[in-house]
Formats: sequence, structure tokens, C-alpha cells
Amino acid sequence: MARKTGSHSDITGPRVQQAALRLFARHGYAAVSMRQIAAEVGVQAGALYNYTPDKQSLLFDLMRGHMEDLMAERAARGGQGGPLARLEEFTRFHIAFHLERPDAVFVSYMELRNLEPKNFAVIEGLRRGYENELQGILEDGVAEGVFAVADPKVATLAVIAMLTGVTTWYRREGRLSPAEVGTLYWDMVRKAVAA
Amino acid sequence: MARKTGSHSDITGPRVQQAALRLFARHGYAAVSMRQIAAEVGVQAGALYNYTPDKQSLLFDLMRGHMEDLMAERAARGGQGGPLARLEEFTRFHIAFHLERPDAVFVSYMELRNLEPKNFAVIEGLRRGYENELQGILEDGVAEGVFAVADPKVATLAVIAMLTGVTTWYRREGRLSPAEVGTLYWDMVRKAVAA
DNA sequence: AGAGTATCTGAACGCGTGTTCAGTTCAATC
DNA sequence: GATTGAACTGAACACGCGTTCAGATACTCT
Repeated sequence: MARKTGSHSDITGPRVQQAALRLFARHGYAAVSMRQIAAEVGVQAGALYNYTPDKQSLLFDLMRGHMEDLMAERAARGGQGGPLARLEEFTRFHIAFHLERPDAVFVSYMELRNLEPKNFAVIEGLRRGYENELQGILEDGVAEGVFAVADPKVATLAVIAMLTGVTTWYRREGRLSPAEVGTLYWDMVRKAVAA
Repeated sequence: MARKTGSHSDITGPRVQQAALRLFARHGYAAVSMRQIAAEVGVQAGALYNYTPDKQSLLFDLMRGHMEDLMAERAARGGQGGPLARLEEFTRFHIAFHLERPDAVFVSYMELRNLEPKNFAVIEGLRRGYENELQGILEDGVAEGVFAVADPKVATLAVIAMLTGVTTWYRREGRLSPAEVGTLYWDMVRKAVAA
């Protein structure tokens, strides 16, 4: 019988995750202490252990959650249309998705080396799946003659690096909207792989 | 009167830097202790302080050295020829330079947030200078009508992100030589900004 | 041989770490 | 109104941190 009112766990739990994400993104996993996270939430350090078995799980759960969101949203949009249309959709989606969650993106790309090997393998597997979708689009395009890329694997990694790089400079208060950024990048991606 | 033989400082000093670079690249600045660095060199932790005033300076000196190397090598190769030739030279140089120093690159891009504000400003200034060279090439190309980029600033950051991303997947033992990688990327860069 | 000094050791300093846990608080239930 | 149990505190644990420094070591120079 879970209590409905007066129970804080369904409030504190997410707040722990939020605080951890924020702090990990700003200072890095290794540089953030459990006491800092607790202070941000407004509890003592010991209370965090009602919501995570340990610090490593806090990091892993954040990264797995981010990657699963990514894959789920990707699966929701079907790969419809020809390679060019699919590539445009992928490009704009990637930009929009990443600009919406700068902290999660930052943590997921920077803290891979702080994952225990087993956890690392899980995240790496999810990422590989995401990359494979782009690679499939490029390969289809090459087969149909609409794309010309000498090495689809390298092109995949190059395009993803370029797109993800947007998170390092984009600022909400800046002169460009996410959609405008998407258009700028789509223009470059399209030309880069064009036949 | 510096002693020539028997003096270890000119051996230990560089070894400290090497060890710090290796460990920072693999585990991150915050996760590496002075005792770990000392163990890698084969001395006690206290001995490190003959070669650096503190841990922060160790990081800063590594990053500054890397950026200064980058700028020096860039200055050595003049910006000769038209925008297309200069862009090709820049692209191939960037790939080759970065593939030669994976550890320094990794540290310089990942540990910016662990720099004290003053040190951060120095490194950021150097990087800005490097980016400006690429931006200048793109702007010249646009002026001459050989490039078509809607936003030179964004294009600069996009190209650099794409090129630097090569360090995340390239392995010396892999199927591609640095020169081959350079050619693959140049093909994509050239098309991405072409008029 | 003796003096001088660059180099390093080993112990210590105060402090922060992740984690555990007995005990307190307090709203929901009976 | 008594009981229950989830949520949390506050103190403690063993340990590692960056840094300092008096003293040992090992070498060069006179």
C-alpha cells in the first residue's frame, strides 16, 4: 500500500536525478560529491541512498535513461521516404533532441570513461544502435546513387560528431532558434554526402 | 651552474608531464591523484612538487603547451593559395595533428571545465584564434564565390567538430592510415561548403 | 676528502570522500 | 489515539586527497 499524500519519495527521487544531472554536467562526475548533490536537493547525504544504491548507479541510470529516450523517440518516427528525406529527418531530429537536453548530452558524451566496464558496454551498445540507423540511411543512399560517400562508417561518425558539436556552442539566448540551426546543419550535411 | 650528469630533473620533469597527460586522458583530471602520477613516474608524491607548484598547473601547462604547439605549427604553414587550397591544407593538417596527439587532444577538449577561470580564459583565447583562421578561410571563399555557407561562424564550428571527432574513433591499428582519413574528411568538408 | 646542492623520501597535516546505520520525525491508517 | 512505516537526520567508519617539510641521499665541484 503506497501512500498517496505525505510521501515524498516520488518528489525527492526525481529531484535527486535532476540535481545529479545538473552537477555532473557542470563539474564532472568525479568532481561532484554525494554531499553536494544532497545539498542541492535539500537533504543529508545519507538520504540519497533511498533512491540509488550508489553513486555509480546514479550516473549509469542518467546515461541509460538518456540513451533510451533517444532510441524511443527515434523508433517513434518511422524511417519513411527515400534516403534524402530520411537523412533530413534524422539531422533535424538529432539537432532538436540534443538542444533540448544539453546536460544529459554533455554527461553522456563526457562521462563514458567513468562508467564501470559492464555499464559502459550497455551504453555503448545503445549508441551503436543509433549510429547504425544513420549508417543504414547513408548506405541506402549510396545504393540508390543519391549519396556519394567513400566510407559510410566514417561518414556516419563524421556527421554525428558535427551534429552533436552543436551543443558545445549553442545558447538559448543566442541569435538562432533550434530550427534555424537545424536548417544550417542540414544544408551542410546534405551537401557533404551528396552524389 | 646546472649539473649535466646525475641530475634527474631534466628526465623526471618531462616524465611527470607524460604521466599526467596519460592519466588525465584515461581517467580524467578529477579522478587522478598526485600519488597515481607519482607512482607512474616512480617517485613519491612529494617529489612532484619540484616540477609543478600544484595539480592545477600540471593540467594548465599541458593544455597550454598543446594549444601553443597547435598555433605554432599553424603559423609555420603560411596561408597560401586560394580559399579552396587553404581549406584543404587546414583540413589535412587538423586531422594529422590531432591523430598524432590523441591524449593531449582528449585532455584539451574534456578538461576545460576543470581549469580555474583565469587559466580557462587563456586556453579559450588560443582556441578562438585557431577557429578564427578557419573562419577567415571560409569568409574569403564566400567573398570569392567558391564557397556557399549561410553562416560562416556556425560552419566553422561544425567543421571543427567534425574533424576533431576523428580522435574518438581512430585507432592506430585500424584499417585506415591518417592520410587516408584526411582524404575522406577532406572530401566531405569540400562538398559541405562548396558553392 | 670535504663542501655544497639538487633530488627525493616518508611522515604528517587537515580535510573531504562514499557509504552505513541506529534513531528521530511525522503523516496515514486502523 | 495508538500503531505503523516511509523518509530522513546526524554521527560515524575507514580511507584517500593535495600539499608541506625536515631530513636522508647521491651526485658535482673544489
